Amino acid sequence: MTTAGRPRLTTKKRQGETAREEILDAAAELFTTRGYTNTSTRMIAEAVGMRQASLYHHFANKDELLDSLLSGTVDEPLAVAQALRDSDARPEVKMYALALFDADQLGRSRWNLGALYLLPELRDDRFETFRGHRYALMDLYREIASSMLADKRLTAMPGAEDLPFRLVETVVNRRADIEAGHSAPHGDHARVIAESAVRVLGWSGELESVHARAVELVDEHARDGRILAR
Amino acid sequence: MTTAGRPRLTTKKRQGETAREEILDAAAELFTTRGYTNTSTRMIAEAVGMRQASLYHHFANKDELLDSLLSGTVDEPLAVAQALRDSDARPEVKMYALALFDADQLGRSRWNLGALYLLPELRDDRFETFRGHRYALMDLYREIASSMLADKRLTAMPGAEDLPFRLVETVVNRRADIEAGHSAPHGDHARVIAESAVRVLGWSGELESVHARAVELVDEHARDGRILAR
DNA sequence: ATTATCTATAGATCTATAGATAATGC
DNA sequence: ATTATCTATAGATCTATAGATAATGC
Repeated sequence: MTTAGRPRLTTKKRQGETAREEILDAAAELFTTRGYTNTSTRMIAEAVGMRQASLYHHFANKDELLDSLLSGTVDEPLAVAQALRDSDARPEVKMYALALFDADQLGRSRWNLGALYLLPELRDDRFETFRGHRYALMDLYREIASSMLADKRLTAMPGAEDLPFRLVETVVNRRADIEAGHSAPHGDHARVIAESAVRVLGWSGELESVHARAVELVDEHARDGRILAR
Repeated sequence: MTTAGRPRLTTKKRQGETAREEILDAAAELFTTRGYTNTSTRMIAEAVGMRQASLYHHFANKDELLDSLLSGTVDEPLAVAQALRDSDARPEVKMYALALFDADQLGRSRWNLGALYLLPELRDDRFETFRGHRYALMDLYREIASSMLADKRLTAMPGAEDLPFRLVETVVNRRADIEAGHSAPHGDHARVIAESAVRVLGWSGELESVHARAVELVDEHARDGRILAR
């Protein structure tokens, strides 16, 4: 059983249900291994098993490819962050849960797309969609961090509200160095990050029960988030 | 008073004592604002006020430009880290001092070159020099972190030795977001990072005296380092 | 009729080299 | 003689569009 349209010359080379997904998968691999500007549309097409011009049936241009990929990495954590903010959990549990979910996701995704977050090219208006979503996520991290710091028993330096988000994004750097063979992987890195995220805000209480409660919350909201995203 | 060689058509546009420095300064600006592959040698030459082909009198190719710039960002912290390791200060002071110096430098350098550390292009052998230096710095962070953790009163999670280096590199991300207008600058961010670097390793003692002692050490060794670098 | 592919190509780059030229330095 | 620039260009790209073709769907 085939589908409409002229058949490809090559047999399928990529995972993905639709042509769009095959293309995104190939582009993600090439962008993360060779760089964005350094990857030509011809290389992407070749990795998919189609002709260069055929890509343009699915994407208006190369930028749209990158914008789709990057937006895809932020949408799920963003949904989870909103759900967590609106939940009635304790602030340190929310913070821990968000960091845990996000760090885990950044560490396990098929390609390390986070390594492209700092590309100067992204400043361009064409990537407005992605930037907007990432900044929304950043603001939610800040909001949850601030709600923790409202508890005056926590003594964090002014400026510390920024750190949890930054700490989570270090998963990307670490992963890049692991892939380059210069850091060792470690079973539960997301947990290290989540613990640090609350510690840098001055939390000095125990972490066992925070962890347990956060895992419950994440399971719950990640499910909702995933339903939203599909 | 002029120098040897045919004169340029344009008058000087760039800061720098030598043509080499002028070129590096222009390249740094363009690489950090437009991206590496997306910046042509023609644009660099234009920003310097010379013809495209003239660049090749000073650099063998475009990669050498990037390698020089990136190596330049690591050499000084590397010298400081070695001096600190070999000093007889207490481990938490060494860690704090290194993070303080490095974070400060990353935050104040003329261009945010650290934003290019994750470029996939850097995996190539051509950038071996830079990669080697950055990994040497990373290993020194780990070594100093481990010497702190040798004190059994500190209770950090396994895997935490990696965090100080990662935390310091977040200065780069933060600075990129500030330049994009989406984070507010903050007077003493390097200090926030240094404090966090020892906190994530489980240090729960006071920080005033650690800070004071670290500042002394940095002043001392940064001076030596700078002499080495020039 | 609609869809997804194909072939062909215009037009715009871009890097690096060859060789000429205009200064200073000896 | 040496140095730092210049002009000119070869050869290799690269993105996006125009228009043809080969399927399915109705």
